[in-house]
Amino acid sequence: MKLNTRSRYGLRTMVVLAAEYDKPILLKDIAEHENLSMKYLDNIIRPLKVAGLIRRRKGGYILGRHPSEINAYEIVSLLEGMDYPAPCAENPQHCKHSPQCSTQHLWEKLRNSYRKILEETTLDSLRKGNNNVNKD
Amino acid sequence: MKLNTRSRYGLRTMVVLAAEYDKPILLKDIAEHENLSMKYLDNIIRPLKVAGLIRRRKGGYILGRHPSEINAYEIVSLLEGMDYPAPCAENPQHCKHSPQCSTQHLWEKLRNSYRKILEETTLDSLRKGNNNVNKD
DNA sequence: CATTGATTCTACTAATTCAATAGAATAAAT
DNA sequence: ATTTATTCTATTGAATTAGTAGAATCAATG
Repeated sequence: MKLNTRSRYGLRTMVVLAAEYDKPILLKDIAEHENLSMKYLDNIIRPLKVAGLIRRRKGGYILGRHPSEINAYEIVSLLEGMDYPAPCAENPQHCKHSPQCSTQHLWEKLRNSYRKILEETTLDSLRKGNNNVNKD
Repeated sequence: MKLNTRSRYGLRTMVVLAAEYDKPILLKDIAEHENLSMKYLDNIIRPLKVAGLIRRRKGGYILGRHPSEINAYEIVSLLEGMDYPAPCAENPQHCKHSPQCSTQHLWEKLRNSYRKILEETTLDSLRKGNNNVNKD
């Protein structure tokens, strides 16, 4: 059930932007803050930009919406390859075993809870739960 | 959040064994039933055997315990490489970013719910939820 | 406007993980 | 004793993920 590093960095990046909502932040500064190369950060944030979750302003970036209006699921689902436990949970037709195999219901349950938790988590709540976002 | 195919086949295999508890079933038959090679099945079930979840009898295999006493988490955790959303959720020391980064709590929540759902799911409940395990 | 520094884009490459098989050795049942 | 299924150690092949290269573009500032 591991999430890929893109999701993890992507989420953290969004929290950085949420920390100072409306103040444009340079990618360069985020890269430095998160210890990753500009190149890598670039390809992490591109989907976020295309989806409008972030946008450019004054040479830097700001969130596309208020931190309380952006949830973790939006971010993770853009960055994660497959966000279903099994191919047949995404597309039931895919299941070669049977019209409704014994485990399919379980995959749906896992998927729903995963999605619900991420949806309930806003950037705002992440930021507040954090005890050192303002360290610098 | 995709589970690997080993987990998925492993779980299905266990359901097959649960379907006729106490009646030894040949690996060969399971392999055929699930459409996988003996070789591959072999390396899927080995950890299950080592852990005592299944055992040999009369040339075939039976469950090590009653189907109501074996849950999906036991199986999946043996077959899945990493069952935490992020390395730092498994080992907080691993986190280079900060003693307690903003997302760590979220990983824990995901992990707990994932684990809880799997633990609550017994082979028995999987078998009952299934509407065609007795098709052959 | 020219220069500078940051960002964007299209490709690639490297690394890791995952899926599946090979083949010889062993065991179990007739 | 032979046959058939299983076990083991080790590989190979495939796919996915992580991360980089380098040229093109943009946007601010002097």
